[in-house]
Amino acid sequence: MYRIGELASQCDIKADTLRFYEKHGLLAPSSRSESGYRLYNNDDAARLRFILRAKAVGFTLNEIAELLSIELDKANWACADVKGMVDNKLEQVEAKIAELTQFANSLQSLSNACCGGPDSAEHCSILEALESEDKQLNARNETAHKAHQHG
Amino acid sequence: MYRIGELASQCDIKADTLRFYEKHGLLAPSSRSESGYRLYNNDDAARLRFILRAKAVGFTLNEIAELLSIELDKANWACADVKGMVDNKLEQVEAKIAELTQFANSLQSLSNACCGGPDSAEHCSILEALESEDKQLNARNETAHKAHQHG
DNA sequence: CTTGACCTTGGATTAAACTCTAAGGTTTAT
DNA sequence: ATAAACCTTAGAGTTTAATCCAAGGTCAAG
Repeated sequence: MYRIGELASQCDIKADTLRFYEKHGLLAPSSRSESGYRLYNNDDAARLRFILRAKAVGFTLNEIAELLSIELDKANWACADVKGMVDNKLEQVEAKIAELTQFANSLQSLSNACCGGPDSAEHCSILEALESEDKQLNARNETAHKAHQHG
Repeated sequence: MYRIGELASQCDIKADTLRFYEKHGLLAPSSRSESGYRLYNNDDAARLRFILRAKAVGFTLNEIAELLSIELDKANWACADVKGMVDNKLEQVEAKIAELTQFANSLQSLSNACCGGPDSAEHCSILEALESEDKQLNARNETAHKAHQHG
């Protein structure tokens, strides 16, 4: 039996987080001490580790709640259901990666176009690109030849 | 001179968004009609487009506010300052991409290990991996050979 | 002169996952 | 017996970027 602070430090999270998970139905201690302190047993700890592992692969707490409800009633769910959740999440993550990669490419183009010197930013290529339509912020990723003119 | 709805639809955003930007100091209309309607001129519109372009490359509104304050006072900033912001953002974006790539790899491993069939999830590899330490959720990305055993 | 589309304001709500505060009770060691 | 470390609760705050609401004013057309 662990008190909240013990379990928390064991798992490198805060006691607050554990209370938060409880409030949101993810994990309740299986008992309380006479004075009302939360007491977690090994099953509780295992459930917490399940939660943390699911978080580590990118599931949100809501999704983890769903996974936990499957965990507790495995017989009534199919592999297809579980795999569906994983594949779904994978798609979301890949979409986000694609978006961020776009950002990264545009930022790289901006950076490449700018001299980065101590001169006044009055003719800075980055600001100019943000000012006007035509200067494309596109993903050309010409990492090699940095401009050495002004900005 | 555009009223709020006009400028909004021109730029494919909502009037609410424009009021939000105003409240947060990003863009105020240069005048008001007698009856109090917001009136935006071409400079205002250009500023809005600056904001939207900066957003499109991944800057947050707070960061955009900073960029705008540089815009208005270019002479007192150096290219290095502007480029610094871009490079900084680029680092953040790349860090996020790295994290999400980790997620994607782990999710792919989980998915590969699961048969995805209509059978009961009682022995689902995905759930088992989340249950126990040793089943690694690591990024081995063996996309080719999907398991055909149970889950 | 009324209908409909548009505008005004301030404030509430959303999602996500905590994090912190205040005011107080419990345990443990000295 | 008292201080330090820990625990309890309810509730507010954080971040980001809107989005929605209510109650009401304005404007053009018919």
